[in-house]
Amino acid sequence: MKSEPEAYSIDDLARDKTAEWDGIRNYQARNYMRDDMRVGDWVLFYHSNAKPPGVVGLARVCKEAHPDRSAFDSSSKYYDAKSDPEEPRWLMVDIEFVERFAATVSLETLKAAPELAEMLVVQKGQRLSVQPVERAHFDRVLALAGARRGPRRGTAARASAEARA
DNA sequence: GCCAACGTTGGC
DNA sequence: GCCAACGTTGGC
Repeated sequence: MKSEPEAYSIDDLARDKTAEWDGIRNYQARNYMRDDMRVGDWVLFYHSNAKPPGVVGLARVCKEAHPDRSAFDSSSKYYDAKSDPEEPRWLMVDIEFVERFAATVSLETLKAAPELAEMLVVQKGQRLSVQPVERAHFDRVLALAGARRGPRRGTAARASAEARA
């Protein structure tokens, strides 16, 4: 999952412990949250528009997709007049903080890793703020990060689904 | 700040 | 249903 640190950073999540992932206004990203993200799934937290951009930490899904109320709030920058409260168009998941990496695994580093050549986030034109991550890629990023936590080796690959890229 | 890539909108 | 115009994303 991507976020501009100026808007909401991994440090903000560390402070808040959990966060509602509001403001997603892209159907494909919404569908990933709705259809593929389940409680307990691991999440790579990525800082976009950062110096450098890259994966900065780990989180987990702690609440499955539910209506994004900001779409109904006319004072919110995420307001969407077309989202009917009776049939919410936009959803969000909640995530909980797990770990901030000692150092950012930069986009440059991701691009330089042969094993990550197929990872979505390194593909040209890939702008989705919520995107699925293959288990092998996920594990590789954790290794590059020197992460202390993460899905256990050998457990089901349900692991998630989401990395932010 | 630039701009390529991409999604959405709306006229026709 | 096409497609031009426009807005956003996000690396650089």
